[in-house]
Amino acid sequence: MSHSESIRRTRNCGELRAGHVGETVTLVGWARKRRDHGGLVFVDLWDRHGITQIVLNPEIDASAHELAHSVRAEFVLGVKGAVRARPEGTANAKMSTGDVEVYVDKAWILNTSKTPPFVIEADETPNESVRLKYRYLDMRRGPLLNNLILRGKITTAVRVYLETQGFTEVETPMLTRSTPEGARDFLVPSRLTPGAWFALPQSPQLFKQLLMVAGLDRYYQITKCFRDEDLRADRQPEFTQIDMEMSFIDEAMVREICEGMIARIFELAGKKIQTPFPIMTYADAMEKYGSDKPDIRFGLKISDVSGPVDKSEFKALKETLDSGGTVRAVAVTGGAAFSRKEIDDLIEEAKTHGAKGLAWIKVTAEGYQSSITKFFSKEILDEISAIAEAKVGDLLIFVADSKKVALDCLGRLRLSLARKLGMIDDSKFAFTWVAEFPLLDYDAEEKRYVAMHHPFTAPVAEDVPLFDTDPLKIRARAYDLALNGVEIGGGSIRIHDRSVQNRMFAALGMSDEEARGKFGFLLDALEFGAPPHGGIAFGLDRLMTIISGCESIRDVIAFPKTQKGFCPLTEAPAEVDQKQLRELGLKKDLR
RNA sequence: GGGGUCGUAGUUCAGUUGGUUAGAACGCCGGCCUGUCACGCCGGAGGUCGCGAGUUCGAGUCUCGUCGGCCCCGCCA
Repeated sequence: MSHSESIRRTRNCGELRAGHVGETVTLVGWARKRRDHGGLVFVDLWDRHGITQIVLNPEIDASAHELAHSVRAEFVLGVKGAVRARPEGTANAKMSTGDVEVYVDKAWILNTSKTPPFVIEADETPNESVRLKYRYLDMRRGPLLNNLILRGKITTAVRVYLETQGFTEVETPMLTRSTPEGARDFLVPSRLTPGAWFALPQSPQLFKQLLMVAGLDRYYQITKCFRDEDLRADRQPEFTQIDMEMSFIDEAMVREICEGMIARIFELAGKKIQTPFPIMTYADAMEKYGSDKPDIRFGLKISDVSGPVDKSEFKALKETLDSGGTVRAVAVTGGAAFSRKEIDDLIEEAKTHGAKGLAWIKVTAEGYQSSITKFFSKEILDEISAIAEAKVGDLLIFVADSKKVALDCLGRLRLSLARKLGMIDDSKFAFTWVAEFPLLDYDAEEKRYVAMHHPFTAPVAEDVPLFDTDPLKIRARAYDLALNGVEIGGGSIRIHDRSVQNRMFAALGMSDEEARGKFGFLLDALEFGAPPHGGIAFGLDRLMTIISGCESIRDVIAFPKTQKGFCPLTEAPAEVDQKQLRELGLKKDLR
């Protein structure tokens, strides 16, 4: 039969079971493994649903058997035949279709294939640049395709959930204005306005607020965002957000809606999670975990031991305290067993995180052991142990520095120690809301305040007077959702009051004129009856990475880029014709 | 911009102190094979050791530079 004839499959390659025995089926798929016995030929036929063994027997159909000899890896086949139970003792328990096989009486080669650059069904994972160049073959290996299929199911479920919650999906422009704050923009030159540029959106932030002013009430969008910054294992230059904005809501309502959505997402992935999620303040997160996205799957919490240390004779640490610093400690579970080298490595690691050094004391059944115990009385050591909740067998580690450095350093050490000590349960999904972020941060380089979230984030009402006295103390009505130490979402209640907005711009050192020049359209809108509103955005790629148990965000994105922002498949970015540049009024000037 | 690590056959990797003709497994090609499913057996092809300099009688191996993959810092919500 000619292969131009259309073949209609009656079953897929993953569904045949013992109950189908006797049925005549037509299957299509890719030839995986061929086991050619000269006479009998077995072929594993693959499609995204599974693998079914087909048997080509010369006694059944000579021409199909003949054709089987020319089949090679990844040929596209169509076969028709009877489902049969495998002979006694030849069933394959490792395959879901392993009880049956299809005895082929007609076979078609729908397409041939070159030998793939890597073996599709192999356990070995090829180098990532090879995988990216032949992304479609990498997908055909299976796991990646499954991640994408799950991702598709999840976005569909998110849409269904949000629609039932009264949300409407609205698309916002991809070609928009460059925003002054935040990440570096990707720019797109305008042909019709030579010399002017669009920017790709870092997020739909301003548009979704305008939709609230419009009275849409509840908006969402599953959309691409673009940030021209360096890549990481969890960062791509273009990524997808589940973006939401709601009118007439507060933090608790946002959390409730989001928790329902996240629970639905995890349910789809076959994982049960507990809601509501715990909430901690930013201040607590920083104090106890040294991070605004704490991993709470394990302990190793940070303690403030400045008090007892101040009563000791340890000059080096005391000097830090006298100059306004702090001493923070972590009791490393089982760390008393660390070798000298392991401790030295830990000290080196602390230094790479900005600490000047790392003091340590082993807590053993025989007492405290360290070269620095002589500076401390037993009472003080007991007091430190009590504060840090150290038990026998632990290693107490100390960082004396500014609060910022000490907490950051110990926060990073607790992560690497937990990994090293096997304290992280990979099957756990530990969510936590982090609330009450500071409204402002101080940019030492530019010598001015900058918005920690963005300039439209509302301050906590009772903190508003602090604009005049201590702006850094103002708490924002901002919240993040952290999962296993990864920030998967963040948002805030927005300012809808023009006078508060003015104080915010003033604090940022932005004149009315400047603000008007940059965000005039939003400020205008806020004056036409903007409802109280707020929102949040979730990083879909990061969420998918964790749900799928992947190491890298690239494993849940169909066509990702390398760390240099290059796509080995399309070889983008690439040069363009002179003509294209001329039309845009651009001239190349590389130095 | 900086630090780390890797780059050897189509793929995954090994390659000793710098020393003869650079190996293995899988894959590929040819042959044989009727119950395999990591099929088996016989035979074969396949290498710019990322690239460029340097040191050396001699470099896959040492040095420097450079390009690329990955991880991290800076950057980035």
